[in-house]
Amino acid sequence: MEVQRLPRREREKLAQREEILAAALDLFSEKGYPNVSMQEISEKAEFAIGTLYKFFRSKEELYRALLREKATRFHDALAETIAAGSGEIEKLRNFVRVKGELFRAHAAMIRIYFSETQGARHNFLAGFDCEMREYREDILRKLAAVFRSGMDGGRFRKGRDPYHLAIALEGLTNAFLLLWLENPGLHAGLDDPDAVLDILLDGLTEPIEKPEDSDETV
Amino acid sequence: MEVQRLPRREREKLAQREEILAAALDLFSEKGYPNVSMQEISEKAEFAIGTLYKFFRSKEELYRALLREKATRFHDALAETIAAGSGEIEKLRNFVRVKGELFRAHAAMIRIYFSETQGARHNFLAGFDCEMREYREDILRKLAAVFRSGMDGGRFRKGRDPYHLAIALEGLTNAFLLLWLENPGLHAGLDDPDAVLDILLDGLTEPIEKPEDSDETV
Amino acid sequence: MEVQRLPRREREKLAQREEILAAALDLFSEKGYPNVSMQEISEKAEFAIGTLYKFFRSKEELYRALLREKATRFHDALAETIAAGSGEIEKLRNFVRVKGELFRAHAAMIRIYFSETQGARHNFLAGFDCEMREYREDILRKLAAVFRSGMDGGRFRKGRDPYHLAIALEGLTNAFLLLWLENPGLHAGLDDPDAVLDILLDGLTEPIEKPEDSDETV
Amino acid sequence: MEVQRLPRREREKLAQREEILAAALDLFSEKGYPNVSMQEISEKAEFAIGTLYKFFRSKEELYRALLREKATRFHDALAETIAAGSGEIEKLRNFVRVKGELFRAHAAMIRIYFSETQGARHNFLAGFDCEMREYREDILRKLAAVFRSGMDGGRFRKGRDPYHLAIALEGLTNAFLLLWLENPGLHAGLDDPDAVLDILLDGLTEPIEKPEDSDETV
DNA sequence: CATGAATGAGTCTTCATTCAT
DNA sequence: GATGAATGAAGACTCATTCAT
Repeated sequence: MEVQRLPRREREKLAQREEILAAALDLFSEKGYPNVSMQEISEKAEFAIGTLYKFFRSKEELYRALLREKATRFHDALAETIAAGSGEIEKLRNFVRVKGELFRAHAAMIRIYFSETQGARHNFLAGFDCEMREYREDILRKLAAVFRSGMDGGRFRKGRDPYHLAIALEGLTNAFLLLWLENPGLHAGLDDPDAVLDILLDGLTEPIEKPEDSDETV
Repeated sequence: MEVQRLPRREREKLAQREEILAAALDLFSEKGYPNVSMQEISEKAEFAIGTLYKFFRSKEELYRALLREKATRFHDALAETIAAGSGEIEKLRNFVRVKGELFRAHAAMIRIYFSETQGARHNFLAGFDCEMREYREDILRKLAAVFRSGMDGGRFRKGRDPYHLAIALEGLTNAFLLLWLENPGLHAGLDDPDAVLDILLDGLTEPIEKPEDSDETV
Repeated sequence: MEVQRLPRREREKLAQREEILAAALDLFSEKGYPNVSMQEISEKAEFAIGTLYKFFRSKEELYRALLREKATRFHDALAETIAAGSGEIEKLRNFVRVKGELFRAHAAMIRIYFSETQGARHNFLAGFDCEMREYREDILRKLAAVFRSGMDGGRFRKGRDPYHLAIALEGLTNAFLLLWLENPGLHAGLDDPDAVLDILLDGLTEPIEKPEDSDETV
Repeated sequence: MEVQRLPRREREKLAQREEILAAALDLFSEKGYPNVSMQEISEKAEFAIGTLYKFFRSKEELYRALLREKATRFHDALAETIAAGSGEIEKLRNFVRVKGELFRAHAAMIRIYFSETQGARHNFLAGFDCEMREYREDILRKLAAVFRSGMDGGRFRKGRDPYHLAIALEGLTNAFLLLWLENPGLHAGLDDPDAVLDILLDGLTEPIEKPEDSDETV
């Protein structure tokens, strides 16, 4: 009995923490960090303000925790995806598909993520910011390795810097997914992962296989 | 005399307005909108707070004005660039080059622009946001037209949706330029406009002309 | 068994109460009443917060209890000391010595005592304050009685109000002891109880006996 | 005209500052620093909260300013008094009288002063505290010098450490004045400055001159 | 009975905005 | 017309106290 009791407490704690984070995510995503008050979060999460401070030392820490946890999860999912696929093309296709799924499933979070990483350095993420940038660069390195491996194996045309190709893929997918984020529902065609990737692969692979692909695009 | 006096007044007014906007741009870009007080802006611009309110009804409107004017200027510059070039390739090359120059020359503004347009819808840009989105889509449409024209003329391989290619180019350039924004100085290779564009053109144009290009890229 | 059990319980209760008070004393003395939280006290005393409230209805009452008990103890010790000595001089010498010992042994408490009784009436001691003042006046009256008896017996010179002399002795001893409280260790000469008292006795007793006394002073 | 205008502004500023300090003094003295809110001060002073912060960066700084200014004024007044008198006895009599007048005229301030200097070190006066202690020691040194001079000139009996006598006088006067502070009106006899001093002088000066003095006492 | 998680009133402080000069 | 002093609403955070377990 005593053995179970502690875990239950722990489990409840964790559940509460998650509820607070969920409420905060919604609000931050919708209104932006500075426009959300602890009051609001406490009301949405249905906890007293003091309770919020039991879990997070400050509003900022709450925000950081939100970002950090999600970022870690995203990064791990993407890294695993890249590692799992067999063959460069499959790795890349899986990457684009999973990244799209993550965007869709966590639109609120992605919105925050972008407002923190794109452009505005301020956002007070000094230092912690580094962590997220590190994640990003890790993914870029992993993608670059895939491109390089494809080139070394003769499956991708040579001539482009693999790291640049990784950046290109990153930008490409972001562009399409942000568009979808703005108008979910519309641009149905955009979220065909293969079509997005093929724009890049067109220049990397033999033109012979193109005709077949072109049927599925658009 | 009276005829001339008013125009001078007007000119002075406009100059003051510009000074205020310039001071605000620096501060917003460096510290982020919520972390900048009207007090600060007034001090940097060397005007009394009350004077700021003569020009802008609120802090928010000042911010909006800042964004609007720059966005308009950027959009016009890009639209003209696309229109001016002769031939699709040249149009695209010019576009990428000018966009890069704009980023470099207006890094402060671009930082704000991205934090407002990427992801976080909040940033209280309701409605006004539309204007910027309109600009963006206008550019996308113009780029799409270029791609379409290239396909129609047989200069670009068919098979991809021209609008998708426009989005791809947008994302590609943003990715490289944001990287440069984060580490100005580094990634010297990145800011070779042609190299960036070629990643996309690789898949669109005949492989025959590639070998020549590939020499210049990294 | 039941007969013994309750007393033991009682004894335990009392011991707990003392532990709480001891922890509170340390903290209040070190950081001041408003800067100590019930949380801290509960941690230092190793009891749950709720338990603290079993013994004391509020933080304030805990504080009052602390003061009251110590004040009672101090008052009783001093009153007994005055009563015990034989002869006015001995009574006064003993009083000064014991007061000094109490200061040294309960520096923490004395600090609180002074911050409550000197000057700042606020300290929310309305009404309760009276009790401490009563103690103080009781000592003053007892000291005054000693001075009066000395005068009546011709052992002290007449001409001063005995109650005023009591106040003077109170002030004198406080001044020296506070000084010691601020720099324990320093002012070693100060804590010679007889020297302190003699400053007052100089004017009360025959100059004939002075020469002998003056040898021991300083 | 312009010459006068700025001074008026300055004068108004200073007057406001004084009003704020006066309101704060009353409240702090009555309720104690932690029990007074900026809200209260702003209401009592009839200024908006924000205005208070124009003058003082924080509640603490407001408090410090209050203490510092008064303490400086008190110290200077006492130091001058000691310096001004001719002859040791006159210097001491003047000192006791002026100290009494200061107590009476600034009872509120004195209450705060004592709660900050007596016993409780906490009161967050770290470092600044030093300033007040320095003032106190300066007065003690000056008084000690008077006693020493009296001894050297043969006007005071030798045998006591002059510095100890200074401490004794300090304690003596504080004791009487604190008593008066508690019961203003009562103890009318107490505030006869000469009577207080004579308790000490009794032991220092020739008994011959006592009989005359003793008439005025009590 | 002891516990300590939960509560939320109340605190200090900031800053957009106004308006008398 | 320009100024900047004054305003006070609103926000982050603390902590004494309660009460379900």
